[in-house]
Amino acid sequence: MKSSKQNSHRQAVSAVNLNGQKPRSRRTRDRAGKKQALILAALKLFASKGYDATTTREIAASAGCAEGLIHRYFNGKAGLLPALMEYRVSQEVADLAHHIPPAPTFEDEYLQLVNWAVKHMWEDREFLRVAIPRALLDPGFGQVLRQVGPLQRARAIGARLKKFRESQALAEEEFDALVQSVSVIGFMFGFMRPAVLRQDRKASTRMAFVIAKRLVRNIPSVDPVHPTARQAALLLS
Amino acid sequence: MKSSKQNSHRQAVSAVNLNGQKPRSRRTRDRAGKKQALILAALKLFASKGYDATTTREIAASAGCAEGLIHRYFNGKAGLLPALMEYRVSQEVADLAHHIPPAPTFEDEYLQLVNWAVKHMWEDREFLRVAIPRALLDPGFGQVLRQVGPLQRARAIGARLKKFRESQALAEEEFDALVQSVSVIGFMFGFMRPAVLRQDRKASTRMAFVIAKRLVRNIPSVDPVHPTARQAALLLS
Amino acid sequence: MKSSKQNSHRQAVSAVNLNGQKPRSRRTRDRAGKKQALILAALKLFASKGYDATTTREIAASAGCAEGLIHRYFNGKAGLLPALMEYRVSQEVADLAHHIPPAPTFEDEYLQLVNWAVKHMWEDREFLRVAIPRALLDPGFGQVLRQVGPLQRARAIGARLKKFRESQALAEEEFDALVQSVSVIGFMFGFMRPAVLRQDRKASTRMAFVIAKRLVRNIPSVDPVHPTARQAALLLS
Amino acid sequence: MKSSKQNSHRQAVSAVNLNGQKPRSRRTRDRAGKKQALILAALKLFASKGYDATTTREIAASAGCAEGLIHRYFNGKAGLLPALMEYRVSQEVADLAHHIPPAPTFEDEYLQLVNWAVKHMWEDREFLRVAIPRALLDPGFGQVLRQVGPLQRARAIGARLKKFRESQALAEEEFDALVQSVSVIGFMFGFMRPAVLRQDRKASTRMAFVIAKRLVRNIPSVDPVHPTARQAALLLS
DNA sequence: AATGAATGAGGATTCATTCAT
DNA sequence: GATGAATGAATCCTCATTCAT
Repeated sequence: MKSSKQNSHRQAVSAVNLNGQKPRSRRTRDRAGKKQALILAALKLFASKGYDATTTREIAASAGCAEGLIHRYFNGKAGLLPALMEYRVSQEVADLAHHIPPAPTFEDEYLQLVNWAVKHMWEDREFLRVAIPRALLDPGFGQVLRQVGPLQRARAIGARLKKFRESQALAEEEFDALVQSVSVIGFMFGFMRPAVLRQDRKASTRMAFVIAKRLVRNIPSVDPVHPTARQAALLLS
Repeated sequence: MKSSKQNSHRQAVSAVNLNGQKPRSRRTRDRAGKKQALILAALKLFASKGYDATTTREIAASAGCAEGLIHRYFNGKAGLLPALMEYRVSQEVADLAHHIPPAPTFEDEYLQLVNWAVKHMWEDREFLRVAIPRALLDPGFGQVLRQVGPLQRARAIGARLKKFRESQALAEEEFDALVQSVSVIGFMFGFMRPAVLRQDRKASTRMAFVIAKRLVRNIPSVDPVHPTARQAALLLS
Repeated sequence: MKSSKQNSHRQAVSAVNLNGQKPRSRRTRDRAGKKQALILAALKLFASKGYDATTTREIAASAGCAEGLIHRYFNGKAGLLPALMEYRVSQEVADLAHHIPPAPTFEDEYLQLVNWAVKHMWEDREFLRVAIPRALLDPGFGQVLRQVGPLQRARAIGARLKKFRESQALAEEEFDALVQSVSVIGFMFGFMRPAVLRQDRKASTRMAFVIAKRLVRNIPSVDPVHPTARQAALLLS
Repeated sequence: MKSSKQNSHRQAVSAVNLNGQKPRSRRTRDRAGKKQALILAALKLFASKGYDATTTREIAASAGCAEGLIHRYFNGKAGLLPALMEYRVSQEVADLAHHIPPAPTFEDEYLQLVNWAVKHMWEDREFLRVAIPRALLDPGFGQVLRQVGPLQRARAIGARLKKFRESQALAEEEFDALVQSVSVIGFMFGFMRPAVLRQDRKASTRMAFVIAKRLVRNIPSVDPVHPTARQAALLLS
């Protein structure tokens, strides 16, 4: 009768792990908790070793649950990536609004936004380490990433800066460029240079500030169309 | 491309060599040619599918030679990455010096350098697609990348801008920041936004220019003759 | 640089297998030989343990070659089944024609064909053990099996029996039925009863003969000389 | 060949129980009902996809109850097979006796038994689809199958035919062979050909009849030991 | 030297079984 | 008792690497 290949299966596992660290009441029913544990474990491992070099076994071990759950919950290893995105997005919500009180002047507001962006990108480096290689491989992922990253952030930043009267003195194009520059500076000096090119973080942060300073210098507060902006427009055409 | 026909083909070729035609250079040309073919094939495939998803078989097929050569010449798949780097560096040499004639003013020089950087990063996107994920995984690779990328470029750009007297009016820190900004803008608007986030390239290029323009505006000149700089300096004080 | 997950790979295997049985000059280039070894190993294992319970590792081990070859040569485990079919068909060729000399009378010919069929099915039991479960699962396979099995055999048997004048005395339907009965008896008493239901083979063979005898008894002959046929015909009317 | 794990999914079973039947025996009815539902679901699924390709989850879903019950009631997936057998046997009981009224002559009785066997095998095809592959793998199963199938049937058929005086004119061996031939013909033309080899069922049934007709032709009713049978015995020895 | 057939370690995934609820 | 979430052993397959030709 026997198919001979029948699973013989586990026979009582010692309740205590070898390092005695995780008591883990083997077999608990905590779907949400395990999902999150898997996501966090995946994020950490993908970020440090790369997606391909990370095995599902490692993820499960690191999350303290069974390998099979990755497949049950996320439809396999690949499903962890979208889940990672969603998780990140859900965390991001209103980060900016809550943490940064408005500044009195346009320049101050801009500078503190840049500062926040640089810090934020650094703090988000694990996610970026995972997301960027994915975006490089998958055009669709790139577009989604843009939606939830730069675009969403640009909206928030734009809203913060719009309130100042200087913003009316800027051509729309210039205003947009300034808004974008916040993310650009944040990404380059908060992530690329310190996290990818392994440059000194303090120096990067400082350089970000110097550049930001130059960018918001001399914004006229009255003249709605600045002659220099004009000139630039002409040159470009 | 196909391998099956190779044997007969090879024999035919060697037959031609019999009539006294530099049999020595033949060897080297073949070897060097195949190495290059492998590197180019690897670059293209790594860039489009990613390093891990590319098989050595594909690379060999695309290069039109045997899989074993990857191991003989580069010590395995992993060895293609440093080879790729070296190859790219050898191509990069003096690109800037040769292609960009000096501009008359600081501002023009800066703007044309930014313009060149944006274009250059876009043209180099295949290499970047391969290099960045590697740099994310391997700290050593990140540092090497920085040496041959931003650092080398910064030296060249710094040399170009140093000649103008405006550079003396800038604090060293500010001068450095401006130099770095060329690469930063080039990378973000020439590569990240169009190639990774799939944003419109023309719009990106334009925004790069707007930002660059703002950055070099109102550089205080040591020369009092320069009216605009003057004016700016006054306004600032 | 290392992807850490790189294959570390074999490091010298002892030239002598544990049981010292197969010296096997590790790594030989014998495509045809290995293909056949794999097919034979698969046939044996599928027949004894069933398709699903047989692992590709077992097959490779039994064939004395690498697991990967199953995938290279047959596109995976599933591909072994069609290969098995083809192999069997190529062996079957003209078995009947070569091995069975024609008999003098219709009855003798029929009986010796039945005898051959019973023996043949028994000898072919390994293949049938594999093929029948497949035909039960896959309608397409069932039809192909019919082509290469009963249909082909029926043609050969029909040709053998047609030569006798008794065949003209039989309605076409009856002739066909007799032809089919050869395979039917062969299958049931050569395979099903001894190999599946584990009944005594000698008894099965004997019963096959008794039944066959009854089936060809009293075939009306067009030739009035045949006394027994005559008598039978009279009795029947 | 693919297992094609399609989502079959439950569609609310046991809606029938709603028509107010003995609410007291609820417990027992539920248990017995679920056992039967599981057996029927397993039979259907095993028959259509094969034992191995059917998952316990599918069975439970199709039966409308929990996966765990398969283990509680049947000791796992493998336990469903014997349960299937028992269930089938309990259904089979006296099928023959009840449904087939006795015929007036030996020939008629034989022919109607053959006819019944052909029909019966076809109706029982789901069970046979499951049982035969099992018998091929497991010798013990083959023997049990023979007990509950051919052997039991042979007894009933033998009893039916024994009553006619022709049966005394036949050698025991011949009588046995005729009895067996009923099952043989039934199996081949009621199951193998239409259900496995996918041949036309009507044509198969007709051919069964033609063969059966030939087999019962000219049974002498007086002579206790037929000379031809004698001859056969000699030939075989 | 070059080739590509052969190798086999390693990984994602499936699914019978267990057991907390 | 019943349920189905959780478990992890076992398997097919891929593909970098080796090495006979």
